[in-house]
Amino acid sequence: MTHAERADLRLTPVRRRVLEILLESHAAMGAYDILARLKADGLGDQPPVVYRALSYLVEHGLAHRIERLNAFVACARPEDAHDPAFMICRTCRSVHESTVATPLDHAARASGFEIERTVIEAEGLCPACQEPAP
Amino acid sequence: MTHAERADLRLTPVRRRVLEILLESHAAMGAYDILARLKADGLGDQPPVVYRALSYLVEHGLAHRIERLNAFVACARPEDAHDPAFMICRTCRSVHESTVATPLDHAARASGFEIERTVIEAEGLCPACQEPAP
DNA sequence: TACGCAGTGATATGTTATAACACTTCTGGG
DNA sequence: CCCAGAAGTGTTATAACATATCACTGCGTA
Repeated sequence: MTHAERADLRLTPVRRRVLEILLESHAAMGAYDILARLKADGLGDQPPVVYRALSYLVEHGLAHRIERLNAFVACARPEDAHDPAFMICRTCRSVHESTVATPLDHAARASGFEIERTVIEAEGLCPACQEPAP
Repeated sequence: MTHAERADLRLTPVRRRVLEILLESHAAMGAYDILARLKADGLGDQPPVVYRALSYLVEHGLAHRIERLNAFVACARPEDAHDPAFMICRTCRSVHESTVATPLDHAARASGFEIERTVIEAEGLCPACQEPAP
């Protein structure tokens, strides 16, 4: 069963539209960029509207927050729970999602730290942006 | 040679004081928290003062930025260049610095992405904060 | 002296995020 | 049907984080 099919998933108009906007963009979008789109659709024009929708989508695995950019992307594989890792192009803000074993397990066990979540974000240049600048 | 001994390291009063403040805190501090301390010392009271100092310290490996918290910590091992990884306590904001091989090399090579920097930040509970809440 | 550079001071503004409260809508139980 | 509680939304205000820009200073050096 995919996340989107779960009976307890309440995809209200605002949440659905935010998810669509993210899916259309193929890159990380800031909350206020999304809000501008939402406003154009008459679906809300104040920050809490978009932040609430984004929180919901992130909690339910349909979107991810990119800490490095203070921005959001649609999840590339909503069908399974996973610990995502990202490669972020610093030029075009495109985001490639990948999966990786959490690399801090050993250090955490050694120190008694209890890990709940791990953020892994690589920054660099995507293939398209490696062209020599004119 | 440690970073602090490098001849080209210009540790001006503002920069030195910011570093001291970070070293005293043992936890991540927001730029405006640091700025408040700086102001109390008569060393500057506008945001650019502290952001400039922090940029310098981060560039020169004496401090790190914690993306997850939009905050900063002193580097635990300024003696060598390294790709840091962090374990961040969500309760007390304490930060434990560790080192880890960048886990996305394989995926990056496979896709042609050129990684310049990798952020690894685990969030959870430090040993002290795992006590049962009263 | 004149110049350039790094650092600093100061003002203003841009960007991201949340607190707080009122109101509505949905849902299940009597 | 009616109610109560939970979930969602609308709205205002503000907190928190970050940068652009320009002026000025001190210092080393050509």
